[in-house]
Amino acid sequence: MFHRKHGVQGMSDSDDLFIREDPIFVNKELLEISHLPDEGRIVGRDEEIGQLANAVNPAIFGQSPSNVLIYGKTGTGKSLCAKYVSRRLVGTAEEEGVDAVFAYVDCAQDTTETQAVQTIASSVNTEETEIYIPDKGISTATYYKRLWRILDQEYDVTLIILDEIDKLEDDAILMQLSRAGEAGKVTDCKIGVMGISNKIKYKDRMDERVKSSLCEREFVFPPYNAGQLNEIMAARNDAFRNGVLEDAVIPRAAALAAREHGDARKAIDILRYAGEIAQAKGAETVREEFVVQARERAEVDRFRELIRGSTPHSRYVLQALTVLSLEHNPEGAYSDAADETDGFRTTRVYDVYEQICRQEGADTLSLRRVRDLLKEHAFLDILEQSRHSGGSAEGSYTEHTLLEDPEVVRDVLAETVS
DNA sequence: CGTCCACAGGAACTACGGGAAC
DNA sequence: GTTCCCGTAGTTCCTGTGGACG
Repeated sequence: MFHRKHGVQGMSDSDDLFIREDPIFVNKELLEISHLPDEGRIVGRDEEIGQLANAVNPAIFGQSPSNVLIYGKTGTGKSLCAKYVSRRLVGTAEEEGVDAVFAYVDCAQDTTETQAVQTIASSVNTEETEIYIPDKGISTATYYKRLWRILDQEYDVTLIILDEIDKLEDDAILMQLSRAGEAGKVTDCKIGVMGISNKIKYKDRMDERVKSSLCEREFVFPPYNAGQLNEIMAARNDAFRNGVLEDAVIPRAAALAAREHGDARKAIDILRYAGEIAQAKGAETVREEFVVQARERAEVDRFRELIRGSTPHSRYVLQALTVLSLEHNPEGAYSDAADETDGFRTTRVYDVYEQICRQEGADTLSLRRVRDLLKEHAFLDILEQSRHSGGSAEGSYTEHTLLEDPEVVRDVLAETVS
C-alpha cells in the first residue's frame, strides 16, 4: 500500500479522478465466483452434503473412501459441496491422527491426462518430499511415478476432485487412479475420487471398468428454485453497503435465474453486475430495473469468456454461422421459419467461412478441420449439432444451430477481432 | 440392384514450440 | 548438447452411411 496522502497533496477533493469510497459495495469479494462461502452459507444442500460426507466417511479412519460421481447443471453447487466436504474431511481426519489431503482439478483447464496428473501431484506435494514436479517437460508416466511416491510418503488417504470431468479427453487417468492400489503402485495411501460432471450422458461414454469403480455412489444435484436462489443471494447481501439494495432486487434476480435453469452462479453474477451498473450510473441505490440490464451483461460476459483465447479461424467459423443465422432469421422473424429447424449444414457454413477468410485475407482451413472446429463449439454449448439423413443425394449430414443470441455473438466477435 | 453422391468422422502424420533429464 | 516427451494446430487419407437414380 502506498501513502495516498502524498499522492493527492494540493488537490481539492472535487478534483479527484478516482472514487475513494465505494458508494455501493463494501465487500465485493462475496460476489466473486471464486469465493467459497463458509459454513452456514451453503443453502439448500444439507442432504447432499450429508450423503457426500457419508460416502467418504471411511477416510477419516484411513480407510478407502467410496468413489463418487456428482451430476448437476452448472451453478447447482456441485463443486462447492465437494470442496466443502473434502475440507471438512481433512480436518476431521487430522483430529483422528490420519494424514489426509484433497486435490482439486478443474478438467476444463487441464484437459489432458498429463496436465491433470501434474496438477494433482503438484497440489499434494510438500517441501518435505523433496520431489520436484515440473510444469511440463516430462512424460506422463513420470508424473504418475512421482505422484505415487508423494502419496506413499506423506499421506494415509487422498481425495481427488475432478471437476468438469466430461471435459477430459479420455478416461486414462480414471483408470490409473482407480487401479493404483490394486496394481501395487501405491501401498500406504488410499485414494478416493470425486467426479463432477454437468452432462448426465457422461457416464455412457465411460469405459466399463472405470464405470464400475468410479460410480460406487452417484448423486444428482437438482437446480435451485427461486426461493433457494433468494436465500443464496440474501446470504451475500452484506457485500453491499447497508440499505443500498432495494427490496425488489434480489427477488427479481432470483426469478430471472430460476427461469434459466436455477444457476446460482448466474444469479450472483447478475447481482454483482446490477451493483456495478448502479455504480456506473452514479445511482445511490441498486434499483430493480438494473437487474434486467445486468442479466444482459452477464450473458455477454459469459459468452466473451467462452470464446476468449480461441484462434482466429475458430472465430471465423463462428462468424460464418452467425452471419447465416442473422440473414436467415432477421430481427424476430418468428413465424416464417416455423417449419425449418433453422440449422445450417456444414458445407453451407464452410462456404460462408471461405468468404470470411477472403475478406480477412487469411488462408482457408480444410473442410475436415472446420468440422472439428464446429464440434468444439458444440462442446462449449455455443451451438448445437444434429444429424440428419436424406436430402438430394446424401447419406447423412449435420446441421448446426447457434444457441447464443446471434446479435450478441456478432457484437462480441466484432469487438475482439480488432 | 448396384452405384454414386456428399457428407461424417477416425487414424496417422507433420511441424513447431518448449521444457526436463541425462 | 542431445534425446525425450507433451501440447497445439493442421493436413491427408480413408472408410462409412443412406437415399437417389439409372
